Amino acid sequence: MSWTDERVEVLRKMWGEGQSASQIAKELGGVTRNAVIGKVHRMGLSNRAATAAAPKAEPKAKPATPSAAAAKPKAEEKAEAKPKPTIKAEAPEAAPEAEAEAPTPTIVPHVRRPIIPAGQPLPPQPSANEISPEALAKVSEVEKKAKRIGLMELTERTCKWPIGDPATEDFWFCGLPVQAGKPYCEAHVGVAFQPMSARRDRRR
DNA sequence: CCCTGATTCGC
DNA sequence: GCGAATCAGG
Repeated sequence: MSWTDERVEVLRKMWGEGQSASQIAKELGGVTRNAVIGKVHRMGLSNRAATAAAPKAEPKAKPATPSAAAAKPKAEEKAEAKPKPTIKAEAPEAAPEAEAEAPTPTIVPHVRRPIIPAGQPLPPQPSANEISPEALAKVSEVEKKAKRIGLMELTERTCKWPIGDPATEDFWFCGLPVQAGKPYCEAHVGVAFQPMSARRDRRR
């Protein structure tokens, strides 16, 4: 695969949106995240509040080309890293998750979401719901051996089921391995979406 | 261990 | 120019 204009454009867009290199690579296909990163650098657009690996004043032990890092005689170059230029009126667009439940065994391709929305609609706590006792029991059990990871530790394959009160220190995420694509581990998937199918046929 | 981006360097 | 290998950090 080569970097055609179209592919570069996708790269630009996604990188601009804050997508990770691996996500972009996945999207493009035929390239690795390394390739993406390499390209990004070559194109000049590189860091901007990425993850957390930014402070690199080049403490490396191989400043082979000190000149590169040398100061530019040219005064006021473009102020590249603007703290916060303007508030972009993106399209906040809170996708109405009206997915009561799809009886179809269709698997969603992959809904990649750029980031975790701040006020992310967290899964409903099982309290008010009528969920199979087994599932609930299993959840409580699981929560005892949950990894209790923090927000930062969440990945695509860690259970994102919140446990405890977000307002207190008594709060964490399950963190157990998720179940194939799902955002939660097996136990939590059970209580997370278990719409009517189960309750419908058992209810009457 | 999972992930992230950054850099180097042979091709 | 490209990107695997490697590095550095969370």
